[in-house]
Amino acid sequence: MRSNLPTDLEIDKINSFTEQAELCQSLTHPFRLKILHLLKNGEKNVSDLENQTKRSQPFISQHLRVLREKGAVKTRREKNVVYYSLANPKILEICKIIADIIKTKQSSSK
Amino acid sequence: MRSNLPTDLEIDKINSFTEQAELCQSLTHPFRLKILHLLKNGEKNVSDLENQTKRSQPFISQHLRVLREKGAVKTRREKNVVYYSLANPKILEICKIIADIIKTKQSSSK
DNA sequence: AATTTATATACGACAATTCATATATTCTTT
DNA sequence: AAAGAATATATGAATTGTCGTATATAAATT
Repeated sequence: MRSNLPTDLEIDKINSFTEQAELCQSLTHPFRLKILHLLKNGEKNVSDLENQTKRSQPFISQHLRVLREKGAVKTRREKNVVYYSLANPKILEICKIIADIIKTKQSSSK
Repeated sequence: MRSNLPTDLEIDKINSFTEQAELCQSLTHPFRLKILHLLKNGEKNVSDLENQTKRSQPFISQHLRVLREKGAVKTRREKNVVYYSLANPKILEICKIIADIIKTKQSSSK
């Protein structure tokens, strides 16, 4: 009979490293971090982001898609305007800690 | 004369989104998250990780390299053994929040 | 119905990542 | 000095990510 102890593979599944890694993927592009930064104070539509970042509309939409697919942002449609907002306030905490790590690294090596 | 207000590009530099994105890159692979998980309770050398994960030595070394290059872990050499440990305790906080986000997502969609 | 506005997707070239296999380096022991 | 142990790097094939350009969709307005 099979042991009750979970296998290594099952442990990995419980820890869901794969899903965690996917969420992290959304944070691996400077522009996507910038979008999250801009969403700190509430939802924005694509035109808002276009005005504030001066990047092309497809460029923005493509990165928004990654953020949504990986679960970092969510959307709300009103008429023909799509509003993007953070999917989870904890995303902000992550951004804060990451910024903090980089900041202290720089000030200590300065 | 030039304005004192920082340009958008300078704001991005101040926010160092590029460096933040690079740090995040280290967290985008399940196996690297697993390594960080294994380093929670203190430093480990490559053979330790080999025993605990059953993956090939080059596979492990390659991922350790990414973690080190992106600044997530640091190394200490003693004789011909290299010990890896978390570069910053805040890395653990990030892992914890990410795991938490995934966990609550799953339990709420259940 | 035609046009405009807001957003999304398709495509393709290019760059970057992953991972196995093979080999190199570095230190220790014999 | 030779062999062994621990770790790192090189190479290359396959996969994935990036981003500009062009096009599609969907709702609103004329």
